[in-house]
Amino acid sequence: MRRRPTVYDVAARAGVSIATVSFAFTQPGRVRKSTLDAVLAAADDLGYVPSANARGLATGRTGAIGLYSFDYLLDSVPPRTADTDIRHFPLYVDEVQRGVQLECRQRGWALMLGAGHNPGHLPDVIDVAGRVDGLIAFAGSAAPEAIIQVAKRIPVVELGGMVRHEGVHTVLVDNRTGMRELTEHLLTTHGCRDLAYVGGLGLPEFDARYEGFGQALTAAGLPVPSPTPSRPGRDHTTTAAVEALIRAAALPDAIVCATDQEALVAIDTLVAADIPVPARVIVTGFDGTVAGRFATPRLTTVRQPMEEVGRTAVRILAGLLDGSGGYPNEYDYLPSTFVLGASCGC
Amino acid sequence: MRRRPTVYDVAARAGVSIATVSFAFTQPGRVRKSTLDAVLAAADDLGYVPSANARGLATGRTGAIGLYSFDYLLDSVPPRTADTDIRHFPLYVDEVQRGVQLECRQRGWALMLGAGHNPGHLPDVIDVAGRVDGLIAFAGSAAPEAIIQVAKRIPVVELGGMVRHEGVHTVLVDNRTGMRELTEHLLTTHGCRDLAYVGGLGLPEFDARYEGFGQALTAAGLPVPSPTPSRPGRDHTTTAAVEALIRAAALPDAIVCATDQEALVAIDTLVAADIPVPARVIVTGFDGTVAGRFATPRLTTVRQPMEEVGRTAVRILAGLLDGSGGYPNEYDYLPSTFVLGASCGC
DNA sequence: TTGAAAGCGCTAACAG
DNA sequence: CTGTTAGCGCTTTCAA
Repeated sequence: MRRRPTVYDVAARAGVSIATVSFAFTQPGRVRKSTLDAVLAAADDLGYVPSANARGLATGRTGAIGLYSFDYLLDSVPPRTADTDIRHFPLYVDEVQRGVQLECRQRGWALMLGAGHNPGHLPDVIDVAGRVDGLIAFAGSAAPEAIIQVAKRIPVVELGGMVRHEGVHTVLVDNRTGMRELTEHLLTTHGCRDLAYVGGLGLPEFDARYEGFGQALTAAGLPVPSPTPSRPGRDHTTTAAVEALIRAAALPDAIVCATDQEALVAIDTLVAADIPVPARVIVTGFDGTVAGRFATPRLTTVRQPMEEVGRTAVRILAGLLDGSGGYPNEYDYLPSTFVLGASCGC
Repeated sequence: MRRRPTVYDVAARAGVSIATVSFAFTQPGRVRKSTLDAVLAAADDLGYVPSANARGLATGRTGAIGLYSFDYLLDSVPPRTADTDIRHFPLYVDEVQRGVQLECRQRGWALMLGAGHNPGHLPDVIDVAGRVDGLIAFAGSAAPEAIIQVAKRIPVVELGGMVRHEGVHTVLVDNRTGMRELTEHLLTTHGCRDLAYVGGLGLPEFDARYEGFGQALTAAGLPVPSPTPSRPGRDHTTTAAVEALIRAAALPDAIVCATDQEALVAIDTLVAADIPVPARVIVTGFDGTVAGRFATPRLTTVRQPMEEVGRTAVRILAGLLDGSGGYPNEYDYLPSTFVLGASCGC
């Protein structure tokens, strides 16, 4: 691996100027056929690979967009032995990423992936932001200040975010309605009266889920329990939350979880304590991940259009970058769907 | 989104030179505390985001590595309606990519994803190669010449490749042994005598599978049928292959497929023709994907250590880039494992 | 401890 | 159709 050849080397070898070499690659039609061939041959001989850095510097464009997400996976890497463990499945983040990937491929864009190596540590997002034309970030993966700073330079789409700032677009999913419908189902069809909520607050999407839960209860004239804190991907927090409920005076009729991930852990925890689901306690999730669809019992949940979320984000960026002004709105709002499974007893 | 601030802007605002700004970010210890604070404050005010391009140009390093793969997914995106369709699962490529991602995150590297938008079209690989310090490429995703060209400039790891060239390292999985064991199982335990092989040749890993298949048959004194061509991800080719077998004089005892993806399609096709699997015809796969584990019947297959393949590739690159010479060998060879399922009748 | 200045490799006017 | 040339934003000696 000797020093990389540059335009200068290619130019020298082909007996032309560097401008011609550049033209040969960027506007082949502008160069005489024979010259073009000579340049391409020289490039080939030398193993010339144009430096995207240099090109990016000169043009002010990189041709790539970035996706910044968090490290949910790290804690939930499935045990090697449990071959059929449900947690082998793609999670929320993975499915959104897939949508982003597919849409990028269709557009011939490269995708730069970054993740909170040091969660909340500013330089990380900034770092990937420095290499792309536009950035997609999961809410909560980066500090809001960082997002705002980045947005001063390139268009940013936040997924499920709370940052309202010039240059920051948002893709939202209507979590509230879905969760309210799910809760109403438990109330109406299953006659539940004593519901528990397991999950965290703080992110707008999580807050909306809890709100939907609360709205249904309030409408039914029931008190709204405060949530038992838990975090998806941090399985021990969920286990602890459920164990706390088990130890409490009375087991609730139903445990409404903020995510499918947490619901699956909740079910495991209950079953491990010899409490049958849904016979004794109903458990529900949120997201509609593949894992939930194949779980036993099949999860009653609310499905987010994950792939579509990812695709939408890329489309927004595309509109912004093309300058076609395709996305005048500050945010897109996608619907979610209540999905009946078996974990509610249906 | 006004013009992005640069070192010059920050320097001007902080009343220092651009060199000092640069030092403040790269070697904070070298700058007087008061100066440092002034620079950082100025950067913050301005919303300064360093240009990775410029930095890369100056240092000759990008801090990112690339992964180049193909578009297997595009043709096999599952229908929206079939919520529990097995093909929602991550495929071989996805699982390898996951390993790459995890290892990159642990090392704090950004990952640049590219895929054959125009399969085999040179500029694509070259393009992502131009933006990274090292490249991982799936065999078959890019033309060998392109791989070799890239390898003149940056270290390249090919996954399952056939390119033997300076600078191109390879991660291989022993496909032959696994497939031979699987075939022997069909011969010995199930007494199969008339086996068909569905799958393509041309890539070394595919060739090795067919070889293993052939070795087992030859050892048993049986003739080796030529493969019925099919390509994973191109479902119609697989369907056509199986339909051809159905129309043939005698249905084979077993259909050995080159991949899980193809095995799943084969099973669908057979079942659609009222031919029960494995009762009438045995079907086996290769890869050990999640989809195969959850299929009905559960696939008998050979498991490749997919995540490990991805991780290994990153580690090789790491060794090469650190110059720690951690990987003197030209390739790594990982084992595969025969996995008993139910699709063989066991 | 800080500044001046020379590139890094490429693009894109502007001439010719 | 092709060459000259001036940057793009940052790093990094070398001096001061």
